[in-house]
Amino acid sequence: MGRKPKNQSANNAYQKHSKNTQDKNVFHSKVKMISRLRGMRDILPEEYVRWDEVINQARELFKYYGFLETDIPVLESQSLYEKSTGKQTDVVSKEMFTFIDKDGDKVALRPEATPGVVRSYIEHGMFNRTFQPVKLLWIGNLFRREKPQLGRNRQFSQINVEIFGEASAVADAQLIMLGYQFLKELGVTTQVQVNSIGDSLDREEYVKKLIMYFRDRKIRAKLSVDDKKRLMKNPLRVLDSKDEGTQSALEGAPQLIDNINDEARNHFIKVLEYLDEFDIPYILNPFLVRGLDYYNRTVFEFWPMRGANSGQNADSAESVEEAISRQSALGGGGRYDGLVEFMGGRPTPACGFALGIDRIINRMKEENVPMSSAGQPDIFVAQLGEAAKRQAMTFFEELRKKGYKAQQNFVKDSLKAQLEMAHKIGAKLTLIIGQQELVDKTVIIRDMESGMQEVYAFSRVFEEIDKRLK
RNA sequence: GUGGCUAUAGUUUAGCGGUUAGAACACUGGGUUGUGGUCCCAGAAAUGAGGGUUCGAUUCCCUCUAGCCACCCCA
Repeated sequence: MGRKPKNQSANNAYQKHSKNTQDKNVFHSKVKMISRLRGMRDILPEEYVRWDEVINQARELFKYYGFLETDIPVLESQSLYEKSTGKQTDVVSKEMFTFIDKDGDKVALRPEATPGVVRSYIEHGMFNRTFQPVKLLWIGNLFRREKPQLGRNRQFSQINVEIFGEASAVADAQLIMLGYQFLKELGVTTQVQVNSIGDSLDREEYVKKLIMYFRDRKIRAKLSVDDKKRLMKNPLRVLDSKDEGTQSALEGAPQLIDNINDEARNHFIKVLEYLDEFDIPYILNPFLVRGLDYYNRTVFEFWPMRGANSGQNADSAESVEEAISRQSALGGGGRYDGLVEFMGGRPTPACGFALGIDRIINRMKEENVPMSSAGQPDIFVAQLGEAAKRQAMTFFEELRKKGYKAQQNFVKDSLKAQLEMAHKIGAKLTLIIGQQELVDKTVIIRDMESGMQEVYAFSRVFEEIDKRLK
């Protein structure tokens, strides 16, 4: 009785304090709150439902195709990434979280998974495993110290899929097919872009040709300032520049795909044949090169689909869409035949790709993909009174063991509150056990939609539930 | 890392040199007994932080922080 006014006055007292504090995040407190670091995100329970869905789907699909799940350390030697990903790449040179450990070791938070997986492959002699090729699945988070944006956090999650020890084009094609299929099954339609960047000698030759091409003053003049620099530093990256001038300058440029060796070309043709066979829609993008050092031959990316008619004339609405989707590739990968040997292992052909979980989920939200209701409980167990509560708890456990999806709130004693919760979680039935039911050895079954309820003998309850949930 | 835009309850937001800073959704309590949704009533809850300018700042200016957008790069 006297409780309410007491609370109020207490609240008022707190209120005065909180007026004096500058911290909006703290509820009635003077304590200064520590908030999350820049670019770091919390995943709240409602959203975690989607994460669960994506991750479960990945496990189901890739394991079915023979991929084995592994995990690797968050922290590795800095030199692992410098050597594999490439010291010159932005990922390694600008975006790594690095520090010197107490022993003086230079260590880094993983900005990428492939180097660690390759290291693990070599270190544990996986080329000797019974089942070859070795197909690995990895799901985890990575760290890149970038300026945050939507779909670009400093801690983010990926699904990585790698195949070691298979040189044939089936492997490349199967990966592309799996990535495409995975996204499609999640309700995200994507466009696959593919290209072949040949082998390293091809690229050396090609770069020379490209530089020759840009010797022409008129053509060179069209390049943006950035791209002129890029031409010196990392010429291949000029190819996928977004600058309009650069793109027009590239119109007559020699294409990488025309300058790769016959073996690489045949390999690529086979990849495309398989894709046709699998019925995977893809487009050839001769300018797709990717930014990590270790790729050779096949490279590919998964882009969210923008509008159905992509090849048609672009009006302004479309170009806005394009700009948005350009910013967020959902995944990408390719072949990296030289990496294992380069990292100190046996010569091992390999290929793989990564999918950005955060970006996939953003896309699912944008496309309004409905949340799965797989975990939704259909029974709520309500109780009234101490003795009935105990009975209800036992009963609830029995439901779990029998495989029903039930929910409860034994902490709330009012039936009103319990029914409210039953309604909110979308239960189809509420089972009510009170003092009277306890004595009679019965249970009330309430149909939440109609509001009708009937009493059943305890012995017949499960039978009745089965009937109603069917 | 460079450039731009933004910042009001948990969320979406209204407002503006002087207001009790308004609402919606969500939340809590109530509309007498052991019964949810709809409805009605009530309650709690906000100007990101720090400095200026001003009699007075949530409003104007600066700095910081964070988010978003573009670039860079990438998932």
